[in-house]
Amino acid sequence: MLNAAVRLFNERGYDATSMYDIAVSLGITKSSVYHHIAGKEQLLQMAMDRALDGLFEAAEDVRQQDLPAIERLERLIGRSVLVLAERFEFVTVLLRVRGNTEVEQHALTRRREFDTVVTELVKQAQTEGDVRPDIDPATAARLLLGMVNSLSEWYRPRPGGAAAIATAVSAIAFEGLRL
Amino acid sequence: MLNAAVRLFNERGYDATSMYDIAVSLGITKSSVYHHIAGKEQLLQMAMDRALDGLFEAAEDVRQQDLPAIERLERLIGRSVLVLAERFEFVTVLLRVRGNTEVEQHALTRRREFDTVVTELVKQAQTEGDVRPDIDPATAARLLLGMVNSLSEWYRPRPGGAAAIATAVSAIAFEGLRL
DNA sequence: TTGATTACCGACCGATCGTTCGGTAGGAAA
DNA sequence: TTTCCTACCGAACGATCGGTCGGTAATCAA
Repeated sequence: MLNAAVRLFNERGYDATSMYDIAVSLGITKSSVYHHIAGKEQLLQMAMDRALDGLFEAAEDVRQQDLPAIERLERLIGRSVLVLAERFEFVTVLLRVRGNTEVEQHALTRRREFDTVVTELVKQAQTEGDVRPDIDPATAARLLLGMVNSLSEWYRPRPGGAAAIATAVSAIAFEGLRL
Repeated sequence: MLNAAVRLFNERGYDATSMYDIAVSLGITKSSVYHHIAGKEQLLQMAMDRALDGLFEAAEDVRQQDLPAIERLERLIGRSVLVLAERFEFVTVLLRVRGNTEVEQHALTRRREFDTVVTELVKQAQTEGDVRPDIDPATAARLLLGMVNSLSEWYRPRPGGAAAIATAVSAIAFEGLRL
């Protein structure tokens, strides 16, 4: 049911998806939907949590590794690509919320926390002399995540596709496009 | 008036912005708004056109330059950053549409055309031996544009800020983050 | 056989939406 | 003065929305 709702959210947008649409896609009526969930916003909440939990899991795994900051950064970026691929529909929902309600604002706060983790890794890698010092760490982090998050707009799940894209992201972000 | 509407679209989302909201922000009534425009969707249309026209102008300018493909690619990416900064609110509106109506779908089609222009530049630069051959051109183009487009989610207009970010994008995308 | 639980439904509610319409005030043109 | 145009308004329209409520059919343990 969450899957059906999230699919519709991504097709038409959260606001443009009615409870009726969700009910029809499940072959039941609108009132039956309310037997299973408390309301529309709960579906949004569950979807966003699923995405955020995946990202913070990756951040925690990487944090525990005893490696230079740039290696941890590269791994976290790679893991983020994989999370985005595995939980594709959920992350897409997350990346679209505007903070209109409290639930959405809480999700935005958690997203910002994740951004901070990446920013700190860039900063540390800079201190360790592995990252070019002429770039603002916060800007670099946002551009990196921008690259990763853009997947939600064009990635279509294919077997093995995620790994290939993770490689491409790593190559461009850390070695550059130019030969 | 277009500016007021677009600002609200970006604050709350297009669907969540009512004609009443727009009217209040202009100090007039809802019915007065309809004296100036045909409907809500026209505002969306105008905003998206403003963004797309800027991008295609940049593409056309770059196309006419007699330079290696990689140089043209780098300039187009840089110009795109500047367009996004100059027409920030309009591009942000554009990047959020989901294709729910015909107007939105037409905008998505134009966006895809722009993607193709970038993809062709990457491909050509690869042929000319200036871009690493191990990356799919379409994927590279999407990642590049993903980086650029992510500005709509965190960039806040500041004097000279756009140029600094264009430099950062260029540095990361073409030379890589690693020293 | 009873009683409780689960899954579901149709009808309805209040609110909000985009849009329309008839009308008015004021300034410019004739 | 009359006529026209522009900008604006209040009231209302039909449609759609998220959500509620009373009730039903089926299942299963006691």
